[in-house]
Amino acid sequence: MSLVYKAFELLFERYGEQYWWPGNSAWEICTGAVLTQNTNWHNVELAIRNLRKIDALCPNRILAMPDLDLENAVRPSGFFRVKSKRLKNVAEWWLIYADKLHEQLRKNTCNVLFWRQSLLRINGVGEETADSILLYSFNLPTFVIDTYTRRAALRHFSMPNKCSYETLQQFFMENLPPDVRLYNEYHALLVRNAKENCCKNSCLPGCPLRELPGNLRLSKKSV
DNA sequence: GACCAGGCACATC
DNA sequence: GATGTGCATGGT
Repeated sequence: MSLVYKAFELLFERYGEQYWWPGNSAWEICTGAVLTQNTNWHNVELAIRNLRKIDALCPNRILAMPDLDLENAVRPSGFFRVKSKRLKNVAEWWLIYADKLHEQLRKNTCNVLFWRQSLLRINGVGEETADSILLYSFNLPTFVIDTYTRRAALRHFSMPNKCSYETLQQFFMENLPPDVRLYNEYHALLVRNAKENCCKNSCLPGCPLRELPGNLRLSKKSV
């Protein structure tokens, strides 16, 4: 069993299932993926609540809305001018491609890399956002690398400091079976653990990943 | 008042 | 290619 999978087991044992990503529809999850950029989830929830209030949790409504109204709705999530534009860009993409993607999902003929590239062409969608949409909105097997995943990889799997997104993603995917449920849960667990048992520079004594073999150096250093 | 939070695009060197 | 900067709110 890989160290990476062992870490998952430790986290799952401690925290159990995380039920990510919160959202009542694929589009709502996608909305959250854009709004959460460099923002904590609480503020995203405030913005999504605003969108729900005005019945704007669908791409058609987003595109039909005046910019100012959309900006006001997403304001609590910060960067509201940028994010309202990005949301419209993603809504346009959604109206063009989401049906085709869903059809391929039904036929089991989806090429994850093709759709990843397609999302990355949207202005406002980078690698993390694209992967979050693919994994959490469409249940496609791609591993999400965010600040917390990166920190955990450096801290517990001895990945080099200046690792590219691609390198980190490959590392996780090469050391795990290609399982959507696992990718989904693992990312959620890393975030949960980071919030509860880690700080920016080290993990705290309660971090379950301290039990990983080969973590003696880390334990000594940060106790 | 400073710092942080589930990034990204663009300018500059 | 690497680095810096703007975008902005709400909670601690």
